[in-house]
Amino acid sequence: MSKLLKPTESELEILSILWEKGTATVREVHEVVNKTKDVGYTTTLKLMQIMNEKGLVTRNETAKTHIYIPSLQKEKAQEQFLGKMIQTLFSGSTSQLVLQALGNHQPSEQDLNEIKSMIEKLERK
Amino acid sequence: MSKLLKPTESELEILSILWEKGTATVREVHEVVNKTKDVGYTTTLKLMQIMNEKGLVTRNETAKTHIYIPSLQKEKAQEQFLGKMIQTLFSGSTSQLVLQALGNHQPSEQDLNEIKSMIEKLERK
DNA sequence: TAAATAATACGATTATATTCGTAAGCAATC
DNA sequence: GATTGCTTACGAATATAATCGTATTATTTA
Repeated sequence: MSKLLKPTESELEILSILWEKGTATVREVHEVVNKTKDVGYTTTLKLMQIMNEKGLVTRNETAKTHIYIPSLQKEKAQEQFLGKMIQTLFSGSTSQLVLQALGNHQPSEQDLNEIKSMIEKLERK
Repeated sequence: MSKLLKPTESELEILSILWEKGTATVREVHEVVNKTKDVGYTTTLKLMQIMNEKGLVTRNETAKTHIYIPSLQKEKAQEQFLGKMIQTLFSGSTSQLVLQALGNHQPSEQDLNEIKSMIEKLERK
């Protein structure tokens, strides 16, 4: 069985870029990272190499410039962190988290409709 | 202006115990921590001392056995981590987070009702 | 009141994460 | 084919977090 992969903060940032782009080179990732953090190219490179060793990403090495592919699914990571967060910050209560999220980050009308239909779906079970 | 206090993982665990209990001694916190983690008493002590220095907790030192009080509000921490999570894991979309949470962690009938009335309240705005 | 028990303080060690410098390879171009 | 630029590899330094051992002080109790 494969061990639980828990990305660090920096790794998560890189993953989110890869999820967004699908695949990317180190340079492409670095360009995005560098917009918010002032950090050297080799730092991003090293991180992505480590992520490769850990199995968080894979890469296509046929060309000189490697192409990175996220291997941890976004949904898996969401589930993992969400679960942890509900546990430690919301006393295990999903509804508390939802209420807090809705209260602090006002969603659009359309978002609310989506959520409503989700609730209806759950109620039908 | 006071710096942003970002508790580490261990600190968050201790905070959640303090939030639950209101106030507690190192021994009391340690007893709970020790149920899930096999760690020495002085480790918990040291962590709580550091948290005191950082301002995450305060303590009443009048008696020999200090009494710790959380000073970071639970709601502040929730807000902080929730915001970060929505950003990096849900592409900034609150509704996605809510949908995911509802999907994976089936809430009770009563929870759903609370959420529904929250939505209604938001819609009235 | 002496011994045992329990608490704090604090330095030091270990573990983990992040950062960067430098070397070496490859490819385009001058 | 030498120079330049971009790439990877990799060791090492730095930063941060977590753990524990030991000394000291206070409190309880035998």
